[in-house]
Amino acid sequence: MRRKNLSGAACPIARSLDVIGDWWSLLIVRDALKGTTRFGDFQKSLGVSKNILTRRLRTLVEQGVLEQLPATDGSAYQEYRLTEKGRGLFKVLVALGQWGLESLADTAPVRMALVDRTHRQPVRALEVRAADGRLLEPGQTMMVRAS
Amino acid sequence: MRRKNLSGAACPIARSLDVIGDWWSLLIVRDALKGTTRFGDFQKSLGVSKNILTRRLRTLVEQGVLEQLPATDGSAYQEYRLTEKGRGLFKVLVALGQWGLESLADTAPVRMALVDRTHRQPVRALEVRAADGRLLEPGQTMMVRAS
DNA sequence: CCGTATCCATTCCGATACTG
DNA sequence: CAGTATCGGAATGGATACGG
Repeated sequence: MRRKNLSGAACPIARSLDVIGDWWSLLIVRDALKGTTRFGDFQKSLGVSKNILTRRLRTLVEQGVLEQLPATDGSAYQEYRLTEKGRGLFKVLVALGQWGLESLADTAPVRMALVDRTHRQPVRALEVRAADGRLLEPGQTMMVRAS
Repeated sequence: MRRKNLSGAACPIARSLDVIGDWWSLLIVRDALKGTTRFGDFQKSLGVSKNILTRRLRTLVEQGVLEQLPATDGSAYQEYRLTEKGRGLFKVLVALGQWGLESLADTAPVRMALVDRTHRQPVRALEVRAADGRLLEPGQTMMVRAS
């Protein structure tokens, strides 16, 4: 049987994972946020084979995360740009990056961190806050039916 | 050939995805944050088959996201509890949940949202801020070598 | 340079049956 | 209830060759 289709799941986390829970998708979005738009640039950056990249790009376009536009440089090719929906994944990637930086043993020779472009200072750690501004720990939250 | 092992990648996002980029892992962590600790409860909640659940739990334990403890209820079985490292994924899940709620068409009959437990008010949208407090858009950030 | 098509290996998942 | 063992099918990824 196929992997469960959870696009209709009540939990928004499950729905999100149904769209970008695949391994490559978020890395493509990461590069797109960095400004990458061209097929070959994605390929070089990710080191993924071309057919896989084609497939991933197509599904991301179908899901409305990316949009395909004629290249602005006059070439006959396409550009892949994030939609507003796709740019919404920025926070997800920041969260993933901060977790990786703080919680994962660094076997990497080089570590990268996200900084503010103008001052080159690290971005603040994300915070989960209540409507009244209190910092929330996991145990202080719960999922309920919305609307 | 195997999927690339990116545990040594420079980018912390890639390293994170190498650990929890799989589809089930974050759903297990989601339930664990909700307080689920028992094998059978995970299984009922996720609707995943038992052998898969066994495998996922084991790798999450190996990676230090969960820890296995003797059950406190006197039964002969195990409990699975989040480590500090695992609890760090809370923000990732909040980000995913907020994205799903705001950006994904809701075909679900029931929508769930994360609320503050005491006031039952929705949690604030996450914000990416610079060290000086400015709100940052994706284009105002960049990845650089950390230390 | 930008993709697509084909083929193959691997991984992953689900169903089922089984043990303690 | 809490797992393990085995099997088959599906999805995924990589290599390569090919066409626009």
